[in-house]
Amino acid sequence: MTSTSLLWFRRDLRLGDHPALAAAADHNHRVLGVFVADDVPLDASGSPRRAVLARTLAALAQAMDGRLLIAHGRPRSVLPRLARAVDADVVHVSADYGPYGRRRDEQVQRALQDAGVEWVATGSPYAVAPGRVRKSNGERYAVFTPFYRGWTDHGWRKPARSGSGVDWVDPGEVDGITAHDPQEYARTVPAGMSLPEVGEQAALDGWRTFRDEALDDYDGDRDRPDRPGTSHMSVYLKWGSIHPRTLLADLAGRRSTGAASYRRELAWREFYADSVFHLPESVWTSVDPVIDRMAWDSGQPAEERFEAWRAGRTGYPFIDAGMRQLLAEGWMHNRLRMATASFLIKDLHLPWQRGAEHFLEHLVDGDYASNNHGWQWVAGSGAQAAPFFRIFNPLTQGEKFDPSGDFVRRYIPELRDVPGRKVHRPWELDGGVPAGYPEPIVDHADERAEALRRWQQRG
DNA sequence: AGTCCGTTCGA
DNA sequence: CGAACGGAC
Repeated sequence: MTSTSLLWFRRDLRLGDHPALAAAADHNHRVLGVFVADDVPLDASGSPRRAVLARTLAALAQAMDGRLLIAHGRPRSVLPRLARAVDADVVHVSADYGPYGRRRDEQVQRALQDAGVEWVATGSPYAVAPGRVRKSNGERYAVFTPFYRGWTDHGWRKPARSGSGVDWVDPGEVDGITAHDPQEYARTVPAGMSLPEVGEQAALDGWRTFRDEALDDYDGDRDRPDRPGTSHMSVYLKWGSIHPRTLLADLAGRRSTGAASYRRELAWREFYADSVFHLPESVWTSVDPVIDRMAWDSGQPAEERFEAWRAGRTGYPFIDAGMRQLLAEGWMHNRLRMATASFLIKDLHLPWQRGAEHFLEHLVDGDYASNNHGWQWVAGSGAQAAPFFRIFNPLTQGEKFDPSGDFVRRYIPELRDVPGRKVHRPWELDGGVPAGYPEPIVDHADERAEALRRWQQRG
């Protein structure tokens, strides 16, 4: 009997002649796909992001009846050789533009055509391919608003008919797939985690629900993590389950402010991808190096604060709820992404890359361009970022955007019995901070002043 | 896509 | 005396 395999490799392995391929054949394993992970940290286990990617790709591989080679983030010159090694005649490559080379799609396509291999690309699709929107003199747009104008003027094709590509299958049907990576990373999900459904149908269902029930209120509700005000399309856009042109076409006939705001958010995603296309190094290095001249914390106490931040144990309920949402769902509301990022950078004085790395590790929608440039926006090191001195107050943010405290109580069981907005200030409760929940690890007013001091004294 | 502080304005 | 506003960081 033939069983199926989804093989996982580290990027430093030579795949073409890897013994796992031969072993799979020896054991009558049909190779569904080969996934080469190098756009996520490799040492973390139980990453929900990789789990969602794995399910998405497994569903795709299943739909392609095993004729599929999935090589994500791999140097493209080896793809034809890989395709022959696993007897695949269709190759799936991610179409996003990471730091591994611009214009690679064209090179890949040519190489695969030469090898007689059919090529399909899904993953991180854009209405306008990164690099295409240019000023009249051919230079890139470095500022969002002019980019937005140029992007709109550029225009884009109509979306492909839904279902015209790959028919996605229920991920439940591919449960028999086993991972051969010794660490089984990406296949293991922490118990109790709830991950989004994968595939095109789930994306379309989610979109229609958002469009019909929340889009008109998007302007007002998008900043409210206690309400279902956002689309949750990021994971489907990231992994190519839905195309932004599908969403844009649906928005085109709508005049509401919500529709306009949402279109603008899609444009931000394309702007950041365009930025990475032109400046691949900006994924991990500050666009404006002024931030690098500041003093940042390191050493044991700093590592302990970093760990408290990651675990959602800073003592600031709004921050902790966001960080725990990330751990529980592999997703965090955008308002919390900004607030928790500000806290790491400006209250804990740690470099933005530390936080970006943690987010990429856990976010099911984790994307180099959007995530890392989002971090640079908060840090004040982006091309068009918020100024460094724009510092979020973790308490004010909570009381303003989660006024009833419902969001905090949803993610912090220690505070579940504290009613109303008082939940944002557990240290002021009669009887003190509830058992099991930490005191604030830093004083925000002190650390805000400290951050501004370091900003003033930068070299 | 922020916060803080000092000042002014109106109840 | 609190809301509103402007400038500074």
